[in-house]
Amino acid sequence: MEQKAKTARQRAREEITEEILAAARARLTSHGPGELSLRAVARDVGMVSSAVYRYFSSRDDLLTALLIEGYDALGEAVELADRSVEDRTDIHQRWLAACRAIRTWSIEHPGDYALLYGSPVPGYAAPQDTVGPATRVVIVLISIAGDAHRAGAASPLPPSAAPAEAGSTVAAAMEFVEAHDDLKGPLDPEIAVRTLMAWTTIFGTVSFELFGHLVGSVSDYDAYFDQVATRLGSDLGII
Amino acid sequence: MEQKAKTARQRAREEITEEILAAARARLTSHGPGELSLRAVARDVGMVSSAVYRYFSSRDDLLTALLIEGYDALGEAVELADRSVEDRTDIHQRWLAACRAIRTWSIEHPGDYALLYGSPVPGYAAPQDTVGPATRVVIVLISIAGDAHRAGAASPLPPSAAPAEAGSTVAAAMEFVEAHDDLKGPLDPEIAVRTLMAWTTIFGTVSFELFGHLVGSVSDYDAYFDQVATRLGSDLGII
DNA sequence: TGTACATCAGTGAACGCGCGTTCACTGATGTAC
DNA sequence: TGTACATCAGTGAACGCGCGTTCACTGATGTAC
Repeated sequence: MEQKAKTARQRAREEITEEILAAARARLTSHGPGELSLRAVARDVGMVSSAVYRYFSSRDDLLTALLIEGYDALGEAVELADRSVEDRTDIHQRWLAACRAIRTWSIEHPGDYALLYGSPVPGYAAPQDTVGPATRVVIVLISIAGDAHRAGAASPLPPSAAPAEAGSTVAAAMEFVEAHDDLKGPLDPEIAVRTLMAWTTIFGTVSFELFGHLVGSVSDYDAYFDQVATRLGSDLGII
Repeated sequence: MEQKAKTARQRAREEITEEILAAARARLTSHGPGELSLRAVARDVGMVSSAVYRYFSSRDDLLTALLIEGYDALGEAVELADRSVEDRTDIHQRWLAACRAIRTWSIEHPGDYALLYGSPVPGYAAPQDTVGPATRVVIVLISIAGDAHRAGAASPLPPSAAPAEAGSTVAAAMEFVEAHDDLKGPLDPEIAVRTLMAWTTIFGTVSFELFGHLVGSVSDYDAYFDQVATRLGSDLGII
């Protein structure tokens, strides 16, 4: 049941939906998620606030769309950065490119970043639709680590004082990997823990940088981030 | 110029200031920083909103007081956890105790945590008074690492593929350590980078747990956190 | 190709709400003599 | 110890603001015959 030609109305609807989302994202970048209101977005787009309800049934609907767009944009940037490394066996470059892409996108979109990875918006619970896009970034990291280890990289060893077996705590992650077609699982439990840790550290570093917690500690953010990324790859045993 | 006896007014003022802060913190815990308003706090405390202005000259003043109280409470919890390990040479226990204290306090005070480490409150910039209390946690981590290395722990080596010399990127942190009397510096640059990384990872892990990013990846949060903390200590070369 | 009706986008006014802050006031507490 | 005045805490009304959402409406676009 495909439609042959779009009517003017349909085309206009799509364009204006995009315009609203673009205005919302611009506002996100310039003012942050706390000041993102449906009325402000309507004003920016040049329509009356009630007109937005023709396109999004509520403010939460608009938020959900932004969340999905944001996760997708970040995910795509990171996937692209990984894919741009021509020599697929050059794990070092792939890892560094992916890590840097996370930080670069985040710094360029601080408002989106705060929406995605900052404190949850009060009174709003992200629906299920957002989890797919949200996993794109970590999937890139997992697949780089997986490629490295399939190519013969040594698995990291748990520290001698390790408290429990790693497998059970990250069971959910390992099941996810096995269920995911693109990732040719299974995942070694220690690699799973280390990849989650690396993922967490990267976003922790970006959050600390953007939210001002590194002021007075770090003198050169670019170089510091590269050092962090390199050490994470090294701890993972892949570079 | 010490006052001999407090007048009833003075005593009342101190008590009511405490009551207001307590109400604000309770609201922070039950509703989060986004819904913390001066009027709501006044309501909780049983006074009219304008009366709060006798105690705090603006909403931002109240926020600042909460920020300082929060950093101090967290810092004290972590210091206490470290100090409670009787055998000061048992670096493993001290490290684990400090890391766990960060997570425990944060989980018990999710609203305070979001205020301290979540996205910045729109339109509010934390004043200089907050930076002292804010450093208490990382000072504990640095001093544990320092004690370990002074006792002979091997310094971590930078990965062979390390991009730049660590020293210059974390120069600010190293100056801070040298200027701080309790920390018997100087700090090895590689240890400085690794300690900052560990600090970042701990808070990154707590943020991801509290903000829901580990759903679907981690099955046992307590055990996972301990695994992370152990690996961080191991990467630092101290356990 | 032309007409009659249905669908849809956008308007403008209104709703009730909570917010931070100001201000003139009342009544209690503190201080100087 | 008692009185007169100054200081301070808390009240209640008001300000202007922006918010999300609803609703009856106008006028343009689309569809069926």
